[in-house]
Amino acid sequence: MQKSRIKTEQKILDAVATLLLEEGFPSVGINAIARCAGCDKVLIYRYFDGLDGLLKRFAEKHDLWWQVAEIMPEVTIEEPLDTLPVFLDALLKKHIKAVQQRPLTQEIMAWEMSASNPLTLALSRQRTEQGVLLVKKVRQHFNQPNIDIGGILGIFGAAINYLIMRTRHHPSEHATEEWWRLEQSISSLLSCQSTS
Amino acid sequence: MQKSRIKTEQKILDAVATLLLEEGFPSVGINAIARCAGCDKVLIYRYFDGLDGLLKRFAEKHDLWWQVAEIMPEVTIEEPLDTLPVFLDALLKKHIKAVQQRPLTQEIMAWEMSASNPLTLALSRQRTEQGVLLVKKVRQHFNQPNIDIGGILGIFGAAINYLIMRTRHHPSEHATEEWWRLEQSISSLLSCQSTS
DNA sequence: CAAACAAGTCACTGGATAGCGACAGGCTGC
DNA sequence: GCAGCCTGTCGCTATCCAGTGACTTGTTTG
Repeated sequence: MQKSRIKTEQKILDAVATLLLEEGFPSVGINAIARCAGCDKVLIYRYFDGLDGLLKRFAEKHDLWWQVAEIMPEVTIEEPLDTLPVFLDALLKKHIKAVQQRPLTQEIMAWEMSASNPLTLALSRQRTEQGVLLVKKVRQHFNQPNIDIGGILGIFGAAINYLIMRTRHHPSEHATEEWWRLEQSISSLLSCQSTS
Repeated sequence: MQKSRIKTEQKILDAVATLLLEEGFPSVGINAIARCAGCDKVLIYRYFDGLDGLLKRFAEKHDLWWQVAEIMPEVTIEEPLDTLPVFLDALLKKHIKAVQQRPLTQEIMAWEMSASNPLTLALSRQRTEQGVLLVKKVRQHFNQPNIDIGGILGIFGAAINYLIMRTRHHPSEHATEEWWRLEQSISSLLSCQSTS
């Protein structure tokens, strides 16, 4: 029988992740978390001041969204720069991978569709912050003020997020084929954005 | 005190819509529906064979998705045909309006992100059916087999659905401005799809 | 009118939830 | 050693939920 607040807190935080991934956000409640963590629920109130506080702490411990460096291709002085469409295309493919690699984020995005809580707010904040940073970075390399880079990335990002979320619960047999088609369409739509 | 099965069934069906719109799908349960309809919940079991049957009947009574005719521009023999990008642009703007006019559909799409039930399945089916029909119709007017019309409409449709759903719970002050920006970006991205 | 059926009400079970108070164990400093 | 604090457990309340059976009221039909 351990008596360590730190370990117990960790078990509770881990339980939140486990429940989100295995049962989905509707199952994330005080009782289920305590049961999954193997401790008494009163500790959640004592250590985290309830579910909202727990979710806040949980959000701080996870990188729910990509950082710019994660999806931004290297830009060296020697190498010739890609064209803007090719560059954005690469960004979006990194975005797909980044979101696909974060099942927790997918679940929280789904939660976001039906409620607002410290977790969804944290994700929303991180996403817009990194989005703004990303656009700024891209603009440093491409001087094309007539193209709404933020708008373009926003649209494709939204489409990608939607499709990723929806395929979780409504899987298709042709999944890989459809992702390939998605990437093709993105490339095709982007391909003529250079000349503005 | 009325004793009319038809009226009671209608009150129950109306209660589902009311609850979906005012409380969101997490509140849609047997007890809440009965309370909202002002009748006993046992009638839901008797008349609809439970919640699933009720949702199925509910889905049949509502046009959850647009029909092709609703968003397809008129094509007359005399008028010169638009270019494909202009045509798709018009389609997508109709799509935005059609979804914005269906708050019920928005709520069910949000539900779709976290669960699967007769309502979400009905919506999903209608959407893909009409999508296939739409693409077929468009192809009747534009002979451009190199362009993946379904893929393009799918991407922008996904983005639109996502943004509509998200702005319900995370409203922005610059909403109208952002919708204008979205439509601009769509037009810009489409504008060069004619020459393939 | 009376029997039969449909419509609707009530009360209950069993299980889940959030939240709180009282208590027992171990650890630490005095 | 002892007092006090912290960790953790237990039990309780009150509420909500889905689902069922027994009951009453109303309508309709013979």
